[in-house]
Amino acid sequence: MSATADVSAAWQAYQRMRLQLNGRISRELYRSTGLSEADFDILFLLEESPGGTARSIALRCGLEWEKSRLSHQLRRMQGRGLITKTAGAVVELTDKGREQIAAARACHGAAVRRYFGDVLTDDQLAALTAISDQVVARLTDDSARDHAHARPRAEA
Amino acid sequence: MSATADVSAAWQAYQRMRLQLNGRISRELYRSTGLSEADFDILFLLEESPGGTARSIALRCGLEWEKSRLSHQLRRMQGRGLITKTAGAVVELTDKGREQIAAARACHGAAVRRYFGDVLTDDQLAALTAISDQVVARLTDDSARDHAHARPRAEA
DNA sequence: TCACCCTGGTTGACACATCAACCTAGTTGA
DNA sequence: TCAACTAGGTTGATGTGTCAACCAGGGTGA
Repeated sequence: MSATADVSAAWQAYQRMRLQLNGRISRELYRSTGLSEADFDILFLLEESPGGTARSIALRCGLEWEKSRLSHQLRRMQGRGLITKTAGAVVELTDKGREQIAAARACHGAAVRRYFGDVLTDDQLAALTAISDQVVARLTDDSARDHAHARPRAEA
Repeated sequence: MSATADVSAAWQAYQRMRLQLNGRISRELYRSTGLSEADFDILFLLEESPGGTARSIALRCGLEWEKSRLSHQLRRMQGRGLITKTAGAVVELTDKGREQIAAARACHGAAVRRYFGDVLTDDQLAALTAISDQVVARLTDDSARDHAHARPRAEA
């Protein structure tokens, strides 16, 4: 049986896709709009929030980022005039930020469609969704187990 | 028709998997062995080369890295005693590097199996391989087209 | 011969990500 | 009441990745 070979081949193929697909999309995004993926993610969430404002903690939950990562990122984005920080750890989109995220949405969506959506059949899209959900579920399970291990009093 | 919704759902699910799976594996690798993914990739290739040596350009072709990225990475790894640089842009594995890659292979392989190989069926592995190959092929096609565009004399 | 260009490599500046240390406010519980 | 803990946030150090500029050597053609 070549079960190991299948896993290895799938892993290698997946790694290639992961590296190249993401590299391409983020490069196109950056060259078209000057925004990094991190910038895009933040602005995207902010634009969908009512009033273009959100608390830091809401962004962190939405993105599942390290807290220091968010802090550094927001500082840099404030320096570039994309957002402002108001009292109480509330972040607000600026007019400049609004402009840029609008352009970036179009660029990003087009790239995803071109290199991903248009290339795969409906069955493949469904299969990839299932694969991703299963893998994420496994990761989540293992995290829960580790967590329970580290804090045994939760089960006491 | 919900074609757009399918693409979007698949893309989001894939992004979740990509971020979480890679984060987990690289974190486990780092905590068990002190090696980053970049370290691992370099050492892996070097160990498979005859004599544990390879030219810089061979590593770059194998990894498809930016040339400056490789240069920085090799400088850091040399500083940590994992490799040495000899005359003529040839890189050589040190004893310390050999030890570490051996341990890292086991750790990395186990993580890939646990979070990826064991979670998916043979059909899913095959499907993911096909999906990845198709996406990579599209990226390659578009690169070739861009390249041809930028250098029209190649077709003259 | 010599100017030109291309390739492989290095370097510096900067953006990005993580870790650890720290600060501040609430909460909890003796 | 007050000490301890926790959570949200900031900061600094360090490793990582990209871009642009630069350098060296090897063709190539006028």
